[in-house]
Amino acid sequence: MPDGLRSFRELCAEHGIAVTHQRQVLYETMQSMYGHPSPEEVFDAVKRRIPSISLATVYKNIHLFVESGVFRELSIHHGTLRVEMNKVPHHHLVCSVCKRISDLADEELPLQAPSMPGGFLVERISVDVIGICPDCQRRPN
Amino acid sequence: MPDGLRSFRELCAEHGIAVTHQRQVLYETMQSMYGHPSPEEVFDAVKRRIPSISLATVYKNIHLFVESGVFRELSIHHGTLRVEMNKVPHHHLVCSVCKRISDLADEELPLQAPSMPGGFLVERISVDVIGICPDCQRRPN
DNA sequence: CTGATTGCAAACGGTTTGCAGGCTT
DNA sequence: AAGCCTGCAAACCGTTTGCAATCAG
Repeated sequence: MPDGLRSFRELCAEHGIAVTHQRQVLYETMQSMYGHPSPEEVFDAVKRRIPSISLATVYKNIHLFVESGVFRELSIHHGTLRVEMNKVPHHHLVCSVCKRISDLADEELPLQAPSMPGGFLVERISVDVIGICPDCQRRPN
Repeated sequence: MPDGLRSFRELCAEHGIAVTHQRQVLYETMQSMYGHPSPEEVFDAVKRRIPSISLATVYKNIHLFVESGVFRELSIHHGTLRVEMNKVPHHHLVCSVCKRISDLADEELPLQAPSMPGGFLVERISVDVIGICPDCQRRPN
């Protein structure tokens, strides 16, 4: 039995999900990609090994990986356009349950300007404190 | 001439955009809303003052406000689902031109755990360094 | 008066869902 | 054998676009 399969089996067992061929190839492909590719980019990459795979399967399995704890979702407030109307520099409190975003004064969370690697030109630094807001804690589930 | 109109005229003049009734009501409504409402929420609020306004107008004007510098866009990497595959704690470098996301080691940007206001239960802190990546600096436009 | 803006309806693009057949356990 | 998983196509939903009528400068 090849190494890759053995460890993928273990991973699936740990997270309580079934082992399928597309699942394994999807997992390996995602692990091998640089950065944080979009579902379409993942789909294109996986198609090179499984030409018949469908985009729906890619989505279903990415969600399964997130729900079962294999991966974690980035960018909680993805989905709709949000705009900054507050001119004063500040950070954000993002509720992972209701997705509401509120402001947090800058002084509450000091941060030092960093020197970036490889010539990345910094415009601004955005800090999101992700958690559960008082309302959602009170109204559980 | 009412106060609100005078200052909105000035704001539009500063940013080089025309003054329209829907524009002003939209601006005032957005300013008065708590947090960072979605376009749909803004639409519903504006409809109370201009029942005939269309959602397309809300979108067009929110974009105009962003382009002309009245407001600023939040959440650069909104649009498609992105997943975290890296188990090691780290931050993100987000290119505002090509939207690519890469990882930045934790130690490059030290951060202290804050005490949050009003019983917000913190799960994690997400830091995005937003700017322009070397590739996009090289390939201007 | 000229060009920008509005409201409508249709188009779009990313994502989700329902379903019949096939695979995992 | 039972149920989960796959691929397909259609549905969805937030957003954008084309257009004719109207408004601002």
